Amino acid sequence: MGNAHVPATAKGRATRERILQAAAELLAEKGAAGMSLDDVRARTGASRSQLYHYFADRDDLVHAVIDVTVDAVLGRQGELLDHLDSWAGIDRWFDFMVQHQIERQARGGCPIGSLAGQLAESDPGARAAIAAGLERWEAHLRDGLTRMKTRGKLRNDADPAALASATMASIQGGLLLTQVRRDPNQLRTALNAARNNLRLAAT
Amino acid sequence: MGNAHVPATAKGRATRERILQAAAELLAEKGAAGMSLDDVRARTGASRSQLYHYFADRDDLVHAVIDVTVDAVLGRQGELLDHLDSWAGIDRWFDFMVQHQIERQARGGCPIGSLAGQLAESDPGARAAIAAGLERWEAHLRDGLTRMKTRGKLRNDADPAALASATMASIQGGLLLTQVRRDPNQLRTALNAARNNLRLAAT
DNA sequence: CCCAATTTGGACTTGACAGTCCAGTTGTGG
DNA sequence: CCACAACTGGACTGTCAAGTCCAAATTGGG
Repeated sequence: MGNAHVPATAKGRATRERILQAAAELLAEKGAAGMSLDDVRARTGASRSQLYHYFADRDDLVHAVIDVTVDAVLGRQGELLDHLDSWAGIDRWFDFMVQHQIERQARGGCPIGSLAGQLAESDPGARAAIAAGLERWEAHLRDGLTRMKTRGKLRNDADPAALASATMASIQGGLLLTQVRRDPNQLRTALNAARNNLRLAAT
Repeated sequence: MGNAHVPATAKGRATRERILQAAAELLAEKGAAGMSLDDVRARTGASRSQLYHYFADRDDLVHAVIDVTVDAVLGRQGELLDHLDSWAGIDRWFDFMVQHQIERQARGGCPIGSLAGQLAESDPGARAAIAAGLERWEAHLRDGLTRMKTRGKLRNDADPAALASATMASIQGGLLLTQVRRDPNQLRTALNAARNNLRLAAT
């Protein structure tokens, strides 16, 4: 099993990007186990050699796709993540996620979270990558809450880290219920509860 | 593809049970995609014919296993589920789940919830079975909260259905974070927040 | 006890998929 | 413009898993 190569030419970079992009879509559509390398080949027109030139093996590709997926999620939420230091900013963030689920007709759940159940027990590397991705996400909220505490908007005994974790749990759980029940209100309800809990720490 | 047969003799019933039991273990250990029928055969000593005699195909077996898994979860939580009509009862339930994760070293997550991300998009029948299972679980809490409201322990404007849903979201999200981060405190934190939210509806 | 239904063993077919390999093509720095 | 590295096409192998099929064994009701 040859090692993965970093593309050296513009053409190579483009190929690698195309593969990653298609693999990310397929992973979201068909799940980790459902995505085959032949699927990726079909969607990109790439040959086997290309896949194995840029990625050591299937697992290597999956790990790379996880990172790309995290980037995509954080990118999509964009500026919203920089303003999680006010109640209004947090509400906008919550509303955005609910709206997103409505548009997607409650399909797919969280691109990161739903990989967790699929890979956490079978692929340690993937588990680590997912954990790292969730951490990057949660950090935005934790930092925002910390700033609020500094500005006296949160009580002195508030624990931004715990508040952020509990909120992430509500997000992930709400998305899971939304996905299983095909009902975006599940996320709305979960986020309302998360909001209530955050508010308890308000001054 | 021959249809599934209901066992007619004691021996047949025993075989079907053995298969279901082993398949349930394997599903929890290796995930939905990771479990092969050969794995089930190896663990039970059953032959191919036996599998296909009692189950129409792989999907049929998986659906049956989901039901069995839900029964196992509800069974394990046993009486606790009958006393979700007091703060103390709810706390005991929460504590039990956290303790269970500690004992399992934060591995495996929720046997039901982690199947959601694996099957919700690829197997509609499984999605329905999982939704039904979660509903059975949530119903215990919703019923308990409803009794509390009747007894005046919850405010008149409290919505037991929404409270139960939000709590389930915290449970599932807390378990997901616990699994990914290999840290049972994630569930503890999520459940503390869920408790705070429930308490807001107290009289 | 006997016969029909139930249950079981296991060979076989088919297809999918990961990964290897090498020859051929394309790009690029000197 | 050439030599070498980067890149690509695609045939090939090995493995594993799902599902089919039929004959043999077992069981239980009459």
